[in-house]
Amino acid sequence: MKTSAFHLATQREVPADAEIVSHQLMLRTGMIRKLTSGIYTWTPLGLKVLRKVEQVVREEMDRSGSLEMLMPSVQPAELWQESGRWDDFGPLLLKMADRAGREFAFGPTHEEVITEFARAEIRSYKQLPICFYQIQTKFRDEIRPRFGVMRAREFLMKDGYSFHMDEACLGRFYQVMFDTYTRIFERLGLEFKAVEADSGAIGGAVSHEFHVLADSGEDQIAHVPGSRYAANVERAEAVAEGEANAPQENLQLVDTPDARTIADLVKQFDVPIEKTIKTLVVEASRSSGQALVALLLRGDHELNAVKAEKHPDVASPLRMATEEEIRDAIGAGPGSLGPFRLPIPCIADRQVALMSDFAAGANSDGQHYFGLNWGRDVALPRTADLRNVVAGDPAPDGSGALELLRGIEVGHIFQLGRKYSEAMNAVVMDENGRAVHPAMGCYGIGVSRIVAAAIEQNHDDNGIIWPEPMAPFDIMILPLNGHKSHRVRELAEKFYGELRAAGREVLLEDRNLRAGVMFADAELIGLPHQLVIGDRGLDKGVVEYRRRGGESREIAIDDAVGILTVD
RNA sequence: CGGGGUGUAGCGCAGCCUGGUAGCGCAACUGCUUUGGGAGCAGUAGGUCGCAGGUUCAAAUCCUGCCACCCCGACCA
Repeated sequence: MKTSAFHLATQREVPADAEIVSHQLMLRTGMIRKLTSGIYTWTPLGLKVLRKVEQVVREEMDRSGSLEMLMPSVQPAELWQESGRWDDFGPLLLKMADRAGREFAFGPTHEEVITEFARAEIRSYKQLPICFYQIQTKFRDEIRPRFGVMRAREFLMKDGYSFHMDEACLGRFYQVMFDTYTRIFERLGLEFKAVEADSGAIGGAVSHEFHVLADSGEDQIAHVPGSRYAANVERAEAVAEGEANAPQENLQLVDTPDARTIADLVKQFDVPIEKTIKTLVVEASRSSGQALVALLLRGDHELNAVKAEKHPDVASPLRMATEEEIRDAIGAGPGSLGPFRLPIPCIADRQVALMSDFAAGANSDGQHYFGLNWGRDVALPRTADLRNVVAGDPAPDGSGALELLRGIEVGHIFQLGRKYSEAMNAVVMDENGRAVHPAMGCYGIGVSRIVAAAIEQNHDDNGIIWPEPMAPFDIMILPLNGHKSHRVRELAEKFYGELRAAGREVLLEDRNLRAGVMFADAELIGLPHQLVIGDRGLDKGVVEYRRRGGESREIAIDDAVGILTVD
């Protein structure tokens, strides 16, 4: 491809509403253009990248024995009413009506459609196991789309669904998918990590997420370097460390008029933060028979909402009590709460149970207790895992100390079980002629998100540094002053022809740009290999080879094509 | 949906407070010069100032309503 004939629409200035670097670079390179909030056009340049990702995904899914198909993006409401998700999915569903007033949704995922398909097509255990997948445009009416295609409303996703007679078979295929995903991200040249995950709203027991590692990632991952343990922080079990010590200090009530937060307390009273307890009041579950419940955490720890709302006595979704509710129930404001003489039930984090001689609010405004101890002063409440793990915590499997990484979720695999096959009554006949509900797995990859994540992981101040398997072209030829110098132009054309004949995808810069503009554009677009041809080099019989983000050296003219066609 | 913010040329912005001629940089187009790291000079073109209503002799500017977009929070590939 020649740049003069390609729609290369690079921009020098950073668009004002692009917050993260991948979004900025995708706009500046002209890979995408926003049509409206969360909805983007992929330009020829962007689409080339998207297709490369898609193709790797397709090849590896095919290799796994999964069968590609294409389901409709518009789905009838009845199907969603049948699974119960017409309402459950709520505002995330983009709903519409046809001329007859019949309701439809633009598919945010395809469990209903595939289950409907399977119940019609799959009748016998002899047809199982089987896995169907598609690469399809989805629409989720996200409350707040952001970061370009990273969290768009319309996006491209690979979704796969497998059907099995029993859990053992599902478990085996799940492992095949795990390995397939690993191959996909390896082939794409991305640094990634597979982690244990919370299965969230989709349901099911076993679940793993695949994250592209990047400092700007929205998810936190806990892992032990060199061990197999890795989990999303949402899920990573926090193990209490150390043992309970006997009381050393006497209980004392202290006036703390200016200490409304743990930070104030630490600063004003010179108490180590590890010796403080914070008390968070949240709405209690209906089944607990209470209105509110207090959660106790060590001062430097953070509440994990996913864990908290799984507790039977905590309302789900989690809701923090208002100041008014707290005052009504306890008689003190949120800055002065603690377990001592607390009039509402409480649950302590596991680590809290091991604390001694600690400080906490006195349930009276402007007062705290110091030197509190379990047993002696307050009965130890029920304990639970309520907090986020922090770096240095022991891993739950005993493999070592946790480190935290940031990641972008690009893949998620689930063992769904029979949730959908039962809800929608998909059955197959087993060997004994009995109708059974098949077990299902579901496997997603955010294809368009991968493009943004790859940029997030691979860029510098000058632009994108494409991993070779995702690059829109392999090689960029940069003829300097080509419109004046015949020999530069001719050599550029010669390389262009020969490299293309050798199967490389080549972009020839033939727009007669100044050197600076040409280099700046080439680096912005970020193709892995650049070949710079100039009169200065030709006098010496050389051209310049540059690896984007790496080396730069002069090579003999006759060696150039050979060097660039070695894999 | 709650909180905050912004809508002026393709992109980035000024002008608004204190009403009166719509402006700057980049990009685009033409010509000449320049040409190994985002050139110079000269010229050209491009605007329902988000939309609707109101106040006024006069509205980008003041008032009211609406819409869109962005940021922070709860959700997700």
